[in-house]
Amino acid sequence: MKLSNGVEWALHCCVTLGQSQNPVSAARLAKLHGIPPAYLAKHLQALSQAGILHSTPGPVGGYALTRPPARISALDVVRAIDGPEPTFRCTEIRKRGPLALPPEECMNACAVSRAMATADAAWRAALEGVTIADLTQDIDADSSGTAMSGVREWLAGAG
Amino acid sequence: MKLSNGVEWALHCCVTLGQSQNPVSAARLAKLHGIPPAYLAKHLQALSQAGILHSTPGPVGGYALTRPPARISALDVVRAIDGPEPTFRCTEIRKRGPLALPPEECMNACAVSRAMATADAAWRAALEGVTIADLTQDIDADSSGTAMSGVREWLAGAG
DNA sequence: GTATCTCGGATATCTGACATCCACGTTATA
DNA sequence: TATAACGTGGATGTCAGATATCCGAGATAC
Ligand code: SF4
Ligand code: SF4
Repeated sequence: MKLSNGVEWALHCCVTLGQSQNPVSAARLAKLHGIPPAYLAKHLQALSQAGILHSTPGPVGGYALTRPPARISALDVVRAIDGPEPTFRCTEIRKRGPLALPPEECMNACAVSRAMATADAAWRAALEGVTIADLTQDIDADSSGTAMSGVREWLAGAG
Repeated sequence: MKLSNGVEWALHCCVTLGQSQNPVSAARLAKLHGIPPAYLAKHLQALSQAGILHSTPGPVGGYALTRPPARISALDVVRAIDGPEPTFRCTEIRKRGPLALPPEECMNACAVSRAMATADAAWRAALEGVTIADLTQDIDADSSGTAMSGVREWLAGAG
């Protein structure tokens, strides 16, 4: 029951990309965050396939957001990195053992699955209500308005 | 981001134990559900240490609930089996890289951690609102009132 | 046209979950 | 008291998935 730590990197990369008008390469994003470049590339590919990022090859290529940050929710990023599978997957043990139910009584999800699905929906709803723009604003406020300007400055410089 | 499947077994065992006045041994619980006995014993021990089950050694021993089913929430079981750790754990990458923040700005949790913690709280709240008694009632209703009577009959018999 | 920079998928390693077993202490029964 | 049944805790093996890395295909600037 642990979330892939790649989610944290992906969220930070989305916030960073929201501050840049030009594409940023995976290598520079990795250097900015101090994380292994080869592994970050893997996650950026997942974001690209999910339609959150747009990749441009070539010497001045890199990644850029496809939508404004206010249109990207944290749930989009989590789903792209961690996969769309629900946290709880029923093993159907009600069909096993001496009291196995007949298949005609297993058509719909059982009570346990329903309860877990409800909790999962609540989790996703909370994540869907937070956008990259919200995170950007909060991070900037936490740093008294210096974080994002620092990022923009670093992106403009050589790195 | 996947929940241990032992949670499913533990929930079913709690529902089953709610139907019995006498302790039930781990071997019989495993046979009833058709799952590996040696592994189920491990999870039952976790439930026992969490204070959800009370174990009685000896020839007629076994496990029994310490509280009425209405007083045991699904969250209690999940926490006992899967651990109390939150789903998201910050790697503190804001302290790494060329734009590392000074430690005095990292005293409180960042925006990303707060958003994840909020979603996690929503998930736990949904799970806390469901009790073993609720699950028992729903499962019985799904089977048109035959499931729990079948369980009681099987527990009374030889197995 | 070519050199270079980038993404993309394929590959290797490593952790933690899954599953099992056994020796031990405890308890009810004969 | 002797015995059988049961939970407890640790040690062990196995395996899927996360972690981490590499090199080739393709596009762009010069
Ligand atoms: S009760 Fe639900 S979770 Fe349990 S085995 Fe049946 S379908 Fe799966
Ligand atoms: S912004 Fe939050 S999640 Fe990201 S590195 Fe900082 S403390 Fe961790």
